[in-house]
Amino acid sequence: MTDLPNSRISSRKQPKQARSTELVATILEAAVQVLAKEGASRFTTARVAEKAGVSVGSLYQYFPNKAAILFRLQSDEWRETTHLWKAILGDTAKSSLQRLRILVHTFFRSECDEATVRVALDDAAPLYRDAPEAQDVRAEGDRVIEAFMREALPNTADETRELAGDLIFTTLSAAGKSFSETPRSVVEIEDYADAMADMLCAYLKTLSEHVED
Amino acid sequence: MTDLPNSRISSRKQPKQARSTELVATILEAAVQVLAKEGASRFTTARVAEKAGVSVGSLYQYFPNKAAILFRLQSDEWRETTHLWKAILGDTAKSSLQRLRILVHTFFRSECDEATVRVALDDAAPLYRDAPEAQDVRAEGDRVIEAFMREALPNTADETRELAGDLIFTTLSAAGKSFSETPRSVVEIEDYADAMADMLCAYLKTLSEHVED
Amino acid sequence: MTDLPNSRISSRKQPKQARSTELVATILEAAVQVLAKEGASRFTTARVAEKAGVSVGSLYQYFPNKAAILFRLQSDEWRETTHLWKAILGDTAKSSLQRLRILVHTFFRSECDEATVRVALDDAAPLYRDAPEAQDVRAEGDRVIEAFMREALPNTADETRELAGDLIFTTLSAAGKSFSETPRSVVEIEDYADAMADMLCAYLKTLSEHVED
Amino acid sequence: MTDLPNSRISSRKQPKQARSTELVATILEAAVQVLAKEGASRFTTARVAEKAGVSVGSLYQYFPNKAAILFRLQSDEWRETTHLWKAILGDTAKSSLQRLRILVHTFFRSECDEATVRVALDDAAPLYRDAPEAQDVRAEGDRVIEAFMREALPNTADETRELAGDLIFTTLSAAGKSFSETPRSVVEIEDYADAMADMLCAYLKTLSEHVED
DNA sequence: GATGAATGAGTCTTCATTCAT
DNA sequence: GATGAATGAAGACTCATTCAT
Repeated sequence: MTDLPNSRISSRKQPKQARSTELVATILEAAVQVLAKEGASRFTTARVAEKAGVSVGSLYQYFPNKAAILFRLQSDEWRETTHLWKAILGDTAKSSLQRLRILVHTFFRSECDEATVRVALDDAAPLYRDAPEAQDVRAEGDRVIEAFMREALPNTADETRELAGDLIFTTLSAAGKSFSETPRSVVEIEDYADAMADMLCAYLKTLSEHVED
Repeated sequence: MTDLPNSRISSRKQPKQARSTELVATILEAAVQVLAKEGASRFTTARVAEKAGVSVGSLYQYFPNKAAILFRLQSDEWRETTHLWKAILGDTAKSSLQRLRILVHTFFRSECDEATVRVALDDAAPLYRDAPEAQDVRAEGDRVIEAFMREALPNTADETRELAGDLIFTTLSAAGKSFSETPRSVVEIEDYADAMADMLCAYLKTLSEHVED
Repeated sequence: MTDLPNSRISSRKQPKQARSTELVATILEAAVQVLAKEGASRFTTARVAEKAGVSVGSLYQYFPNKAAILFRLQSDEWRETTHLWKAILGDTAKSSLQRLRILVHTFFRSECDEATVRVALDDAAPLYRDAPEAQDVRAEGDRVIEAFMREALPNTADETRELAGDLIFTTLSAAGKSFSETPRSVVEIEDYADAMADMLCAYLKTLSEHVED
Repeated sequence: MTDLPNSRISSRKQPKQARSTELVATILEAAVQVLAKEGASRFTTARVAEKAGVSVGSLYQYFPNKAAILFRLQSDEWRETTHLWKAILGDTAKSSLQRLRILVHTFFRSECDEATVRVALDDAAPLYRDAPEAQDVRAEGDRVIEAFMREALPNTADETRELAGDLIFTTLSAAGKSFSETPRSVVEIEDYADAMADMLCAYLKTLSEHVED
């Protein structure tokens, strides 16, 4: 819960060489393990370094500070999520509602996967949350959402559509996070995801109908 | 982010005497101020004691450890929220949907009020989250929700209704928390709350219609 | 040579109780010993605390940071020096030149006393030099000097007198510091002080004569 | 403020090849920049190497350790100063007092030039001060001073003359260093140098008169 | 009951130097 | 000769909690 000194949070050096990339990966894997095993409060650079089989000094050669490791973990996850969302929401072979339903299910499943790490990472959020680099990652996600919404609600006013998109996906994220904080069985996940999909789809339908009036 | 040694987390004693109750209140107020002004990471017993004009020793007379203070803050807030929800959701003079809409608005407004403290308290969640006493507070909330749902969806299967209630209010809580993390203007709050109410109501309507089939 | 984070540098609490004053004294004595024995580069809070027979925590209860200890050492010395200068320069029973000569001797002797600590303290100057509190201590010294100069050169223009005072005493300080960096025998000290006094007195005489013109 | 392990401090090799000399120059220039920009406490081999566009390894090819770089910087400056003093004090076309006055002015001006670097270099003095090679550089300076003093005070006893020379030039150096620690305007510099020259000349005159007795 | 001084393990981060490539 | 990754000891500072007064 200790605040870190202000400074950049992104990687210290571009790992051009294979060795570097490898080491960064090793450190990140170790970080995940420490986070999962020890929790956010015991996530220390020393522990990560040890788990990675590296000296602290080396760790600091690749990350400017502890927050950077966490931020990297988080933004990697964001990127993956964005990628997934893009794939699912962009699948024009299916209807908007179908895609949304699939997304909800996939998202809830993935949130409950490795829930331990995710919760720990979330606990550590105060440490990396304020990184300015965060915006870049979010921007891409916003674009994906906007594209989907534009397709789903072609006749809706921009402003309304934007708000709706924000609402749906923020809700999905927030609820997913909250839901996965408790250990869940597969059935629970499916049921909950179904209900969530019902709700989001019902809302989307409402919007598309309204416009036609 | 330091974990506290395992131990009870609720108040050490029942403050029977006026003096005690007063002191506890003073400490809690100080705690809120420290949380708001310094943030979770700088929330220390020493700072709270100083702000409260009390010695650390006294503080430990009324709270077994730091987590207990935070937990108390949180559960007080939960209690208030529950009370509010109960009042709004139990107002049988209005339709279910009307009540839900009012609740959403009221909730979003209150979440954005004192957002600073709430965010800080949330950041500190790892410290008090695991308190077993937490369940008691939640139980009352669950009852309020169940009562409302039972009234709103009288013909729906128990299981479905329960899941829906969980979904709606968890979503509301999670989205409210997430939404209030960013500073918001009054208009933004109203617009977002409106959209959220639209969504929840649409879902509720879906459920009540489906049952008739 | 590590820079310290910005912050106050003066004592953390007013030692009102005897115990506190005592502890502060103990810490300062320990600090002097560490400085003398280990030098500026090995002057660490841990070492000071150990030498003082106190925990680091206690040390930080009385001094906000390492710099504060050093600053305190330095300003205590400044105060002593000022006191000494005031006594000598204010002794109106003697002529100005006599007083200046005595001062030079006394000052050089005292500078060579505990030269080790002084040099070490000087090496550590970058750590405490920028403390704003430093000015207060210097101000008193300036007043002592001005009073003396006013008496020694009553007919000299203010500006000239001030510059001369600055020159004489800055020179004395700087030369004394420089001289005492090398170990010196008593005879060396006396000879050098004599020469220095000759020089300063010659200059003072020049000034007083010039004015008569 | 970290002490370096005992070892030689002068350059590791005589750079016979052009490439070497060039590299050494590059490193020294980089060192000056780092010193000026970052200060003594942030003067690290890594930073110097980076600024010089050289690898740390290469840096250690030309300098045995960090202290050696600083020492080299300092001794280069000493050499320059000595050269300057020799030129000025050896200018037999002018009277001793004239030469001394010119020297004082020139010296103060140069001290205030690049004061930042000088102060930083001085802060780092503990790191290189004890280098035995320091004496060689000083010896030449002593010879220059002695020659001047012998000419200025031909009839003074050796011992007295030597002491006087030591006094005058040590004073000049020490006062110059002290004076330049504070930023100064051109006028301030000239006024102070004038006063200093007055003082030193007055002293010199005293000595030459005394001898005639 | 109240006080607040004392504790000391625990955290992040830096940096001179080496040495395998 | 050049490189720059790796090392790990060291240092400043914090803070929950206790306990003698």
